Amino acid sequence: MSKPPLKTSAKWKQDPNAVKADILDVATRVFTECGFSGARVDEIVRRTRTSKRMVYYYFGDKKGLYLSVLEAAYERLRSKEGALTLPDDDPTRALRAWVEFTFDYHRNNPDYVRLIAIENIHGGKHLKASAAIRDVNSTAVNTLRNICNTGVELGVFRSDIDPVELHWLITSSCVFNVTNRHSFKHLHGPQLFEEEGQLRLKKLLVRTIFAAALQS
Amino acid sequence: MSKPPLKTSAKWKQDPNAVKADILDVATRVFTECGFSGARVDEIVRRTRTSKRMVYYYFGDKKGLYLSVLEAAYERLRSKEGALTLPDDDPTRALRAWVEFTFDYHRNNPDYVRLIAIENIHGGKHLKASAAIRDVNSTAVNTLRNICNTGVELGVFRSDIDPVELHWLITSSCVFNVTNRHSFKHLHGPQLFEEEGQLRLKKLLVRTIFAAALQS
Amino acid sequence: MSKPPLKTSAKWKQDPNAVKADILDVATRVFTECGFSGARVDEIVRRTRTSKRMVYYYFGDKKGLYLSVLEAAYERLRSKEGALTLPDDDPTRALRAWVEFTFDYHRNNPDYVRLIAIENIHGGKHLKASAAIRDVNSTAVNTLRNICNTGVELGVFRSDIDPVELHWLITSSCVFNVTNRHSFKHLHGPQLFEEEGQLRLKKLLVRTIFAAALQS
Amino acid sequence: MSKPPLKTSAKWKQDPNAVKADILDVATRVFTECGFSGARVDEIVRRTRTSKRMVYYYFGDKKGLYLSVLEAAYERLRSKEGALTLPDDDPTRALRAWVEFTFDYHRNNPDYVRLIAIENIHGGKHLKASAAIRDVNSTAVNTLRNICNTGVELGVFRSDIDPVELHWLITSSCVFNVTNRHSFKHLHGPQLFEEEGQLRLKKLLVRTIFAAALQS
DNA sequence: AATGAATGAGCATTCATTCAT
DNA sequence: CATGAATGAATGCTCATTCAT
Repeated sequence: MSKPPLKTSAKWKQDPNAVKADILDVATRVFTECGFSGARVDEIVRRTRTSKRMVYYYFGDKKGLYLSVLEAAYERLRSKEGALTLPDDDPTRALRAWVEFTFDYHRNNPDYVRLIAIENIHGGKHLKASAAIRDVNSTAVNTLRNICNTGVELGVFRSDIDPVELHWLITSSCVFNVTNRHSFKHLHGPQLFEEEGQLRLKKLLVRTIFAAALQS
Repeated sequence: MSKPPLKTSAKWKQDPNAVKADILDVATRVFTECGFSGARVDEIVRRTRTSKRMVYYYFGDKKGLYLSVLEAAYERLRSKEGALTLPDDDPTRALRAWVEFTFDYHRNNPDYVRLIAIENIHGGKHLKASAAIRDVNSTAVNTLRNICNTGVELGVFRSDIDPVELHWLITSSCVFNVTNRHSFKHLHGPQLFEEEGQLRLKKLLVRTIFAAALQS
Repeated sequence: MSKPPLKTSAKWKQDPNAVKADILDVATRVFTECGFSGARVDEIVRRTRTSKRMVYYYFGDKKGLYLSVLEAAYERLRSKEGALTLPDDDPTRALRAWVEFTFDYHRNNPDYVRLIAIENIHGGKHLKASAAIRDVNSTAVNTLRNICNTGVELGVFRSDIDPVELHWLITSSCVFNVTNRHSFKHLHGPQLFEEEGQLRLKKLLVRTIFAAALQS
Repeated sequence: MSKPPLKTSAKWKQDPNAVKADILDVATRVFTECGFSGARVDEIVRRTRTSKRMVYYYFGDKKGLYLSVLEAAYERLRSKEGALTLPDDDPTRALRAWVEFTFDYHRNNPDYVRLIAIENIHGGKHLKASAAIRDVNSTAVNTLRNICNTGVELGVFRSDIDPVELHWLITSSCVFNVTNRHSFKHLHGPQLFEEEGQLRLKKLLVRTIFAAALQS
């Protein structure tokens, strides 16, 4: 019930950034576990090394905290996407790499996916409220657009392919693979979500996207 | 000591089924709009022609109500799936019909999709608690299995196709198309979710699934 | 959760007295287990072979039911006391018999004792409300008065003995022996409330009352 | 969107102990007046200088509050018993003093007695749940044991006297004198519970206990 | 920057009781 | 006599938030 005393001076050196990061980290977990309304500010604070006052000091209110959590998650993806280097001259290899990266990123960052799911349940209202997220132009679609352009130019991709639609197709499976894991497992067994199953699904997805994008 | 007599409304002519259906109907909307924790029993009751007491009379508690909502949604899908007749001898046409049905059903019944999304956010714990849902064997996978068997026999489908994986592939796009509508629109514009865009996506999905399942 | 169908015609033959007795019997147990406010009408009905409507039909309301339970308990004691025959000419033997009867009756009818305890917690307001109980003149004190008169006349009892005070002395131990059983056991062990311990306490009480009443 | 600022009363100068004591004090009265289930948290709060929220802040829930009330009552008795000094070398005087103290303490602290009565109606379950009360070793029985030992040694007490049984005998009258006041008055008149009557009962009890414990 | 104490509004739930058939 | 359906007024409890120090 009781927390260990705050060895503030020692551990945190009153470092605002560390405090904020701690709160954000915990809040991300709690929000993804319980949803926005289900998450309790007290619970978040309890798992934190800080006090409730700090949450309100740094993030204003619950909504603000949630928004920051959301923005941080977007930012992490954007940074990862930016760090990815794809071959300029081989659209087929580039597409495969992109699909695999997307699949893996979603799989390895379920928090991100669940946050977006929570956002969508609430009609995306926080999303709209976030200036930071509004200005994120989609690296994903831009990347796909480049790949498609080159692919069509080289004659290896279908000419009617649309990067946004392709993004929709790729992302849907990668997102569903995380969000609906529980219900899918419940109805059709856990095999597909174990290591081997996931590799097969990734392969299936690559093959499918190829079939959709490449000239037959 | 004495209390004022109870107001007799006689609105319902003592029709329990109508009362239950009314509650269930409203609750479905409220839960899908707000999530489980976000939904307020008071709000549900307010939109109902009944009193709060009746909610507890018929459904026990908020969780029980939510469970009934979930079960009813599953049941509606199952009934629609059961009513669908597909050609036995033409797996290609059957597959197209099935994909289109699945796409349309999800699109036209966003409540169902959102309920499953909410369920997944809460780890599917209500799902597991429901005896009714536990016993639902998947019509979808059975249907796909039949189609695949015939398709492979006739030599028009790839022989390595797995019905559960195919179901994963189909469903993921149909579900994502509803659940992530808000965030997708926010980042890539609304066009794909207007009538014309949706038709194109459906076509794209059919074409993609064909590419994945059929012999090339 | 569900009750077996009411085989009314068969089992109860729609016998009002049997229905009332059934309700009273169950209500006695529930009230003594939970107190007045703690007892739930629904719980009483559930344990009954009848419906809720019948409770209100026969007893008016919860208070009325409780009152009837209380009156029935008093009546049972009165009837037992009336059936007791004591020697007219041997006040010492009569007193011993009376103390032992009182001790045993309380011990064997904890429901009665607990109902009085509950009544006292609520300030005895139901007691005052009951015409039936108001008119019960105390058999106990009358009996003791007779015994004392004879005892004093015969010179075996102290002349300053008062029957009401003697009643207070006897009853206090007999009542406490039931009402405070739980807390006493909790602090001093269960031995005194097992068969042998109870016999020793009864003996102790008789000896003590004798010491108080008899000439030394 | 914005909420009105909180009204700052500053009534308590942030003194948690005063707040807790206030709540405990009022709760003791309400519980003894109405029993556990009959007591309303709202009613307790109403008589308090605090808000309902603070009751839950400090005591967790209604049961926790009740437990604290119970523990505080036990503690008060224990402290009074501890403060009592009895002659070491005169067991007769010591016994008289002890009986009179016990009689008076119960009479002057009906809340304590009623709380124990309420506890017993509920089967002593809170009692068992309280670590604090579990560890209270009975001062009463220890005191009586010392008195008895000396008395037997000096040859003024019966050698077969048992301190726990003696405690049972003494306490039963002292407790009954408070708990069953209402029902006793209702049947046998109020005289015994007025000042003079109480003094006579106390005398009677002392005389009776002497008769039970002393050599005849 | 940091913390325990305090708050008001609201939330899920329960209860004795009565109606309609 | 009998029963399931219905009701209004509470009742215990929780939540995000702010104050005092």
